[in-house]
Amino acid sequence: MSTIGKALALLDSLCELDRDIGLSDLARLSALDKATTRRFLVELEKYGFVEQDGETRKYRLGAAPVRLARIRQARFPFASVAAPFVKALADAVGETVHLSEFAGGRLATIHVEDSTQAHRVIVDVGATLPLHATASGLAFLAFLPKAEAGRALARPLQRFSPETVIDADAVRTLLAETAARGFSVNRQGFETGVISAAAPIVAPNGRPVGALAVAAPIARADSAKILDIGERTAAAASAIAEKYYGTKR
Amino acid sequence: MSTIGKALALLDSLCELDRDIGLSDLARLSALDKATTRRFLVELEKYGFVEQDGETRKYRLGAAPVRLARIRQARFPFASVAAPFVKALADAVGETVHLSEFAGGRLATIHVEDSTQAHRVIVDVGATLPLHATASGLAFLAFLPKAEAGRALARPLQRFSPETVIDADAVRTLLAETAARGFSVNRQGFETGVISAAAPIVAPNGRPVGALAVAAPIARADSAKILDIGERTAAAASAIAEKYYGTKR
DNA sequence: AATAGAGGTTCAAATAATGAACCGCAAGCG
DNA sequence: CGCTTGCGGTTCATTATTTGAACCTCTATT
Repeated sequence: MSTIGKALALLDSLCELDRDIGLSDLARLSALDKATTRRFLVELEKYGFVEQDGETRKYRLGAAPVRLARIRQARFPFASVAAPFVKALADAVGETVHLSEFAGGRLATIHVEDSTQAHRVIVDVGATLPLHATASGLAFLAFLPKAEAGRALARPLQRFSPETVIDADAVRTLLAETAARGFSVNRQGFETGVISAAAPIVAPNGRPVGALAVAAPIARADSAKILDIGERTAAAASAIAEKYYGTKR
Repeated sequence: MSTIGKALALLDSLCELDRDIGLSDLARLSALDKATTRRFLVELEKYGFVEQDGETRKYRLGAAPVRLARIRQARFPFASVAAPFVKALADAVGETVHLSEFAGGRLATIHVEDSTQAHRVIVDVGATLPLHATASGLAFLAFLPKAEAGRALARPLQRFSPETVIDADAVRTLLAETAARGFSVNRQGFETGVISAAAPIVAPNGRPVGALAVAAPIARADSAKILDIGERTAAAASAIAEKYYGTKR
């Protein structure tokens, strides 16, 4: 593995924490030598990707990504173009809606509109969505070329709840249904008690770039309800693609 | 220079462009071998920091920083905490106001509130502000320990306009004035026709972490006006620090 | 006073980065 | 058309960087 890959993997480890971390702990966590970890951190800090607390000497994610993100979003305002649609969908269905984008081999949440109801599903911005175990992931995979989707199902699939579908062929069946229907449904496969429906955001070249999903407490969404939500989600997803890519396509 | 540093520098080069760029061009621009450039790009792409256009084969900044930025901002909501103060200041003075943060050895704009007037100064989000030639940079330097400020003035200072102060000692005089007054003023030093006033955002440990600045067309801001703006900017900057760091300090 | 573990550093050994030369392809041109 | 130019991308012997066990120093705990 290249040095760059190792350094970026280290940065990823750092992101998964929601608190600062010491050198030794981080070295253990990322399975790198302490000296190597330190060299990487120093280098990453020079560029602002990592920040060291002056007092505790612990490390955390730096501010540089904020700058890069602004530059990226000035050119590709995916989240800001989508935001009003996400909000409208959240208002319409009364449940938590989240938008994810595929980048760096992972589908990650980039925008969340919380349900206004007291009993609601909480989704963290920045969280990674497993492709086989979330409605967003299924929606994304279902619209990817078969070969590429297969690659995501090649490794053993991780279980997240008792209901997680971890058999690759069973997932393929779900993908076929999703492709036919235009949206995916995931019943408690990621978190017990949560049901989701999601639809992909598809670029003009036919590739999905992300997904729009609604997550509801299972008590509030029977089969008919979730199908209705799915339809609305699919409509909102294509509205986002239309707006973002211009009316063409 | 380490491989990581080279790769991140390459990423920086990529950021400075506002359009996609081909492999050969980018290699020339970043003074790396073509093969090396490609290896770096492939590695960066794996992690989503770089994106290659499937049709043109050109490269651009990827979406991964957006995810990292969200994670960072969930923990340190500097921009979102500051936003209302920036807006209030913009409304009060009727000019463009921008907020910058220091990270990775550069002061970069992270939020802008445009003036509502037709004739206004445009500031790009994500842009890097030279420390010696902008009001923001002077405000930042003035509140940094002398030794560190000195380091920023050690190299030859770049000229951006006929009025740019490029003599280190002259800059030091400006810094002393700024420290005494609590805000900096920059008269056309960065862009001809633009006058700015800025104040640092200072952390509880005494270190400046960024700056708040107002930029106005010089025709609209005489000496008295700019001093008034400076006072308001300094007040807003300390209000931001107070809010962001809690009432302590 | 002794111990454990933290952050950080060193230098010979091991490994990964490097870049000149190469390929195949497409566009521009006489 | 055939030739040239420059593109994106690849190869592999050479070279320079990365690596990590052992080390140091400092602080907190016992």
